[in-house]
Amino acid sequence: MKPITIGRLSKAADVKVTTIRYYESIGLMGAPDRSESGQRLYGEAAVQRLSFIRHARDLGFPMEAIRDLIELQTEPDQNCSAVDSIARQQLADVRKRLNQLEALEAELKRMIASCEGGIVGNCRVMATLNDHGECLSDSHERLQPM
Amino acid sequence: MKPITIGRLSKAADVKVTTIRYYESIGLMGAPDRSESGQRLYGEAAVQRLSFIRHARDLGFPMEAIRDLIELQTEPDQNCSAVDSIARQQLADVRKRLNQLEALEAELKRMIASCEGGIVGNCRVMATLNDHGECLSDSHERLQPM
DNA sequence: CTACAGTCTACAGTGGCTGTAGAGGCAAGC
DNA sequence: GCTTGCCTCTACAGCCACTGTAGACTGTAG
Repeated sequence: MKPITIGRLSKAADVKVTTIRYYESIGLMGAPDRSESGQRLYGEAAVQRLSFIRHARDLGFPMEAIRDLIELQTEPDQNCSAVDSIARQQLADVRKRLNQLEALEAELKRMIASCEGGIVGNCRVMATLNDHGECLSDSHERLQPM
Repeated sequence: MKPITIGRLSKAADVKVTTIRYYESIGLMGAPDRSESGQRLYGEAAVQRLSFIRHARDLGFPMEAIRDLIELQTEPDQNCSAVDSIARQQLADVRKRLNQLEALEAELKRMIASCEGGIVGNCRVMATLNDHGECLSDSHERLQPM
């Protein structure tokens, strides 16, 4: 049961050292014990927690959701419907973004297909960008960052 | 041919006033003439340019690409293959993100489907987040912001 | 004249980290 | 013991593409 340094934790969970310290600073990871010289020393639980965070991030969960999930983890006797609902929300978000991206893809394809070479002044791609009507602003939301 | 204030330009191109000033600050929009009292006064060309930028942003083009496209617009006699290639690059990026999101969607669906209710301590969703193997880190890239 | 909307500048804040500087810590080889 | 070379520490700036805020000035409709 020997303690783990931040570098080892970083490798174990595949999260950068700086990111671990960042997570600590925003309270996502608790402050660990320190060695005499002030170095962070973690236990197995930290590896678990950090891996959990990383997996959730990989699945695109927003920080807030992850915070909630961690909160829920500390009360394992509760009904898991809250967990389910967070996951469903995330799925809904992903689907929404998928739809936006699909619309984008179609539009880009159309645009590119319409180009027949030639000079910039006559380029259909340029024309589309210039004259593009409201066909995308129907769904009036900008693509969200992930 | 009367000049347009920033507010009207904002409405005309559906871009926020602050964003217009931001675009000016990063050189995406040229500095316009000013009234005696210092207010920005735009012409029709600015509406065109700003709409162009907005449409390109809507299609997810990165700022750098938009900069290049604007550059190309100033030389309408050139071959438009450069334009085409920027658009194709963008399409490729969109497709890549689509693939990532689809993988995410599948994973989330699987995770949610495996949950049969009950308590957090036994929740399959939580378990998946905890034990999740390398099935997503195969594609070893974090989802990109847009 | 009085509201009130529009505009101005300058700067801080957002999220989720990443990068940098400069200093100190630790284990392995000589 | 001593050096080498990586690891860790703190604190702070920077990234992108904006958004928000504060406080002052301008323009216009009633």
